[in-house]
Amino acid sequence: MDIAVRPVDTVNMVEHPRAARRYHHGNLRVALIDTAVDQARAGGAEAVVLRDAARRTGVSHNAAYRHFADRDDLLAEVSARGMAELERRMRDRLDELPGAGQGEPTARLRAVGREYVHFALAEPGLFATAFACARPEEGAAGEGAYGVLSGVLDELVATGVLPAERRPGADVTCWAGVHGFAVLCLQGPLRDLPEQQREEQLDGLLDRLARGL
Amino acid sequence: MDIAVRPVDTVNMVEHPRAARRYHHGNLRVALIDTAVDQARAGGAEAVVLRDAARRTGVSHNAAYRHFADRDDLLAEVSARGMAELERRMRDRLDELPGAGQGEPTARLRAVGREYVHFALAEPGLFATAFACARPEEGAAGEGAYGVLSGVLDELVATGVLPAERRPGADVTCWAGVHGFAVLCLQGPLRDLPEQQREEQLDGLLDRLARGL
DNA sequence: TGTCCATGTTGCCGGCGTCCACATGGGCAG
DNA sequence: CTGCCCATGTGGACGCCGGCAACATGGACA
Repeated sequence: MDIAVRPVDTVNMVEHPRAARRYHHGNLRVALIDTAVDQARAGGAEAVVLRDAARRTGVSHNAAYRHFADRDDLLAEVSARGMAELERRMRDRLDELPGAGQGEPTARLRAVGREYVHFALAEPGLFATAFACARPEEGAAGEGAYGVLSGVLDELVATGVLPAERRPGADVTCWAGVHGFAVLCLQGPLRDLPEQQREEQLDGLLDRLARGL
Repeated sequence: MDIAVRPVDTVNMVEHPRAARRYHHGNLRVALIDTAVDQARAGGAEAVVLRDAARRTGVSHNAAYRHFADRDDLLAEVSARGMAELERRMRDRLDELPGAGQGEPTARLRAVGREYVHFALAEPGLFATAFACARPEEGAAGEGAYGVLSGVLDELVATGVLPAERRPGADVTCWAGVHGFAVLCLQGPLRDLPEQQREEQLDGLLDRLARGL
């Protein structure tokens, strides 16, 4: 129930005392997003179905329209959840490593890249939905999963591993590499690759990306 | 009408003399795929709608079921068309360049990569549909767009530009890089990048990919 | 205590994918 | 040339979906 991924919606959440059924749900918006996230996990964006989500949440269809303009609006929330979860896993992975600037600096870059792909493979539906949303979300610098990657590249510059003049564009290349690899594994020609070979290919990709920086 | 992209379906195409309406269409399968490709071009996979395709083709709904098991089956044909078109454009682009092994060898690699991205940006709906299909199509070596890329990398080995021991995995890295870049431009954080900056980023990506090989 | 409006409900519409029974007529056997 | 057959196309029906509109409920606040 208490999912780790959860943006601002939790604010103003009214925890009602009576757990029994009541006319006013009290927290329907968040509950619907939770259900929709489950749908997306199970079958990607196209599995997010308003009527079914309402049914599962124990509420009538149309109740959702008090909280979301339309299906795309709900989908956008699911997308945000997916993005947030991706970012969280990348940050968590980095936190497990020795602090920034010590140990092998490129190890942190490899770690975020690997975690990115692993998340996509572990949660294919949520990953796809995170990017399937057409809403132009705010891609502020330093924010989101993109920001995590950028931060690690900045560390590489700070520690002298990456020449500063090579920094511009490096984020796009790394991001494109791991994202493309993930997509190819999910729905492209690398779909049926056994796990071991996939890891080997991923290692090769990370090698080449690092070498090309 | 006579679209360049067209797989084996054209075989056994019966060109009837009377252009007027007739009970039996004579070439419905291909006509439906043509219409579905238009739909995909305009709005991606989710815009491929059986009833609407039949309507546009001047035939009743349900007629399609004589030629396709279900919607996914039609979608798979559209996907094949998209893949074939992508491959065709990449091959055409290579043919415009000096022959294999002469001139700058890496120029051919850059050319296919650039053409890959340009196709995705020029035909976003078709590109997305090409990869959105869940059907495990035969990814035989040397076939399809993947094969074009592989061929160019083989040329690099043959001309001594790329050490043979570095060849394994190089195709996956390059493919992932350009595919990821295309996807990020279509629906990711690079969506609203103006064309000039996009080309600069693409140049940077190709630089780094080549350097990392 | 009484009212109001945010929230949830029922009912409806058109559209879609898909199944079914039926209609048509081109091609082949005789 | 004639008549039958089955591949192909038609019309209708069902259940599901997204999305309106009108109505019901009851918590919050005066």
